[in-house]
Amino acid sequence: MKDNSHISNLKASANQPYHHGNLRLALLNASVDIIRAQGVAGLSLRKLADLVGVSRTAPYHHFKDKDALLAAVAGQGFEELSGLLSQAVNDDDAPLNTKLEQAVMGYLDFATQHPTQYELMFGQALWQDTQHESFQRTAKDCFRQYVKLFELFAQQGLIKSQEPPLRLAQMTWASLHGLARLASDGIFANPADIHDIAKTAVRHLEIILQK
Amino acid sequence: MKDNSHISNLKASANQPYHHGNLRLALLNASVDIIRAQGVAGLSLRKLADLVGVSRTAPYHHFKDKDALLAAVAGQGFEELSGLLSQAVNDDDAPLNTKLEQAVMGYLDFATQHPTQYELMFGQALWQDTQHESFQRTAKDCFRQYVKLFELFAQQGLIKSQEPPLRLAQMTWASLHGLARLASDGIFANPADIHDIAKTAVRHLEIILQK
DNA sequence: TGGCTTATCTTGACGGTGTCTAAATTAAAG
DNA sequence: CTTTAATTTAGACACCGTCAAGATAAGCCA
Repeated sequence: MKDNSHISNLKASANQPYHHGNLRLALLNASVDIIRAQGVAGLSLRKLADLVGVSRTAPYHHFKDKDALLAAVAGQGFEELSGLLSQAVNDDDAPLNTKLEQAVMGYLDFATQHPTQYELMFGQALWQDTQHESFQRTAKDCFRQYVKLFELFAQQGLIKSQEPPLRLAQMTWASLHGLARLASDGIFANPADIHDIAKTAVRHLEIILQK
Repeated sequence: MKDNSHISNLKASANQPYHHGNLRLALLNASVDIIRAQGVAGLSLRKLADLVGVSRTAPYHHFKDKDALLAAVAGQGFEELSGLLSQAVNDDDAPLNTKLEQAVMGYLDFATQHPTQYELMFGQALWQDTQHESFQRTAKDCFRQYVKLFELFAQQGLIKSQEPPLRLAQMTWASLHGLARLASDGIFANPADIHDIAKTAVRHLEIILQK
């Protein structure tokens, strides 16, 4: 995600064709860039349209609402996060313990590298509103990647705890999410502390699994 | 918090004195009510001023910014939460285990009963900005109430773990916060599940302490 | 090819927002 | 009673999201 070239490029020439070509994607990409750089508050549809080189109301033919655009940005985030998780889970050479640690650390990295997008992804605005059903689906697909890990543990008989794998996944994801938020919201400011807390949390989790 | 009488009362008579009396407090109370009922997005300074029966720009003599007002609302939340926690911690008749459980459940209750305020209290907007130093202080005082619990455990020799009490408090608070957010943001929707997850999390914590 | 339909984009406008400046009003202090 | 400081007000500015009508281009069927 270091490539923000589409921001500056699209504004370049004044005589663009009437039809943009792939306006929806261009809007989405630019929105992701803006939100990561300046937060949700820094995104206005008018500035966005201007940046992409299109009129103020053009975006409304691709996104019903500002909220719909935000949901798309959040969805992009969940897809990226899903990729990170499945990469860790499907790393066939690694033992389960390191799969878990890789998933946890990858998750935390994403949250701390893109804090404003992470806040959007889990904010009330998109979860209370029943409008954004498709976004909620991709979010749940992301969570399923995480659950898969615990099912693998169970299959290999590595869980002695009575709790069903789903419950364990829910519990530990809540912990992970809490740490991610405290870190990305700037409440736990020290990165070394965060790393340390995560490591001991994983260690404690392994104790719980055996108990 | 069932008493929102100040909302409707203050608008009543048209011929109010030029000086309001305690405008700052009235603005704060009304803001808390609005945010709890409609979320941060539902609060506009103009509607707020109208509601309290005062001109559009009057609030600016009591709060530098809209952000400053939001910080005050968040601060009020932390004070209320502090009260809940210290009430649980200082319940002298209760054994430590039930103190912990009371604190955890009180915390979750607050988050689920006032989700929009909870979101404000922990949002990036107020934590990234160095402006709101006093708000961050009251937040940290709140956290200290929670740390106190683990220090009590340590004093009574009930912690066999190597981890220092502060670290344990940080870890478990992260977990608690994560669960609270998933619940209050509407991601974990089922209240029975949440209650259950919290209980098993506390049980697991007690295992960790002994280990 | 020509004409119809549909998708896409634009211009103009409306009501709402945060907040700045300058003036007015009142309470408090000397 | 006079001066001063604290409050409150009115007016204005630049933004914002989004609605309604119209202009433009592309796709499709004849």
